[in-house]
Amino acid sequence: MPATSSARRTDSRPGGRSARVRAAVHQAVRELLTDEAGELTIPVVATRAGVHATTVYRRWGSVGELLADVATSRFSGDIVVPDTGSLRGDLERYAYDLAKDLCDPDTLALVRATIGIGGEQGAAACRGERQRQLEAILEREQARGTQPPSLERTTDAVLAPLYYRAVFTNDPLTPDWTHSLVAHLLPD
Amino acid sequence: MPATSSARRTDSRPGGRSARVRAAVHQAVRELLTDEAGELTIPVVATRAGVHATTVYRRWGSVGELLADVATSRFSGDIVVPDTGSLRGDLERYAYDLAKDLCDPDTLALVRATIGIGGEQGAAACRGERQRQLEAILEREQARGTQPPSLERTTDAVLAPLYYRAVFTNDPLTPDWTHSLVAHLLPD
DNA sequence: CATACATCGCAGCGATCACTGCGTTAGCGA
DNA sequence: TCGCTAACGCAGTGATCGCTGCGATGTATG
Repeated sequence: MPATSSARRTDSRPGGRSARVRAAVHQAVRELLTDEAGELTIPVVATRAGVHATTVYRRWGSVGELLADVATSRFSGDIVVPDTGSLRGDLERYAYDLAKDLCDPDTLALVRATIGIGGEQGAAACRGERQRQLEAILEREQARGTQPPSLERTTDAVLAPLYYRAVFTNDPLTPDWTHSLVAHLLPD
Repeated sequence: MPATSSARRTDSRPGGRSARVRAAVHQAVRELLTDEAGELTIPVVATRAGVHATTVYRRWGSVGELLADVATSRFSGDIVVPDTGSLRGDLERYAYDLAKDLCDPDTLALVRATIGIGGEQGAAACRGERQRQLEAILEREQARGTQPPSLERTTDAVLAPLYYRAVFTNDPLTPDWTHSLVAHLLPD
């Protein structure tokens, strides 16, 4: 059989068997997290994903590692670093995007569960690329010739309130509020 | 003295049998949380506490409710609202105390686990009285005749960074850093 | 086309979990 | 002091979990 237009189904590429199983398991985890009633155990996840629990046990080992994997793939590369031309514009856009992301109950449940089970490592997976994205924004401002606030200060003023309000409270993350965070960081 | 026949709480005083069991179970939960290896399940907690699992099942029902109870009693009334005479002094003292509290690995593990399992309700238990204490500090300043920052603003500037850094990062909560949080909130 | 390898499904195993009647004990009120 | 009631200990049950050989299936390579 000529392999011309025939689909190249390598297992490690999107569409392969292993990738399909991984995607199904990830989606099952996210669904069970939103349900809140589900116990989020390996057999339950496997059944929901349509695969056998054996597969999940062998590929991930424990619920903690599975959650960390889901969180990592969830919080990696889905927020593009904005470039609006000014630091204020970049931060406002960044804060707005992050707020919209954290508002999703699905995402929020994933963050909480990952922190609770994964501990230190899970928390790191939840921060994901946020810190690096913030750093990139500040470095870009520095390249423009202006001295931006430090990464620590920006984290305290923007990132921390967003995560705190989302994870610990019920208050909505409104655009006005995210705007005010940047306004307090950058007076003028 | 109310003459209610059914509302007689025989065992609610400190030192009673019920109180001893409660204290033992709470301590077992905290110990197992620090171990991190423990599975934090009802039978394990009960064995560690020296009581029977039946008792734990009947009094708390689930690990989530048990954790919420531990968190509530842990985060209630152990930080006295300071009164240094000035808003700045009050906030600095408050931030320092809270940072010292959140630095404890035991407390941190409790916060993470409670959030992860208890969800919205667990998160509320972890905030505990912090928000009200902050509100009390601000109200006292208002009684002094000065207009303090809003509760929302103070939460974003002080409370949120403290919780975020403790829960999501490995960075230490140094006194200098907590001091800088208040300094940024209250310029002059 | 044939071989080699990785991944998955299947059945089943000890262990533990969540939960439930029933008898016993501890502590308050009279 | 004595009775009453809530709380606890005990033993046991069905269900589920975590995990492990073994065979089947699909995927890449020569």
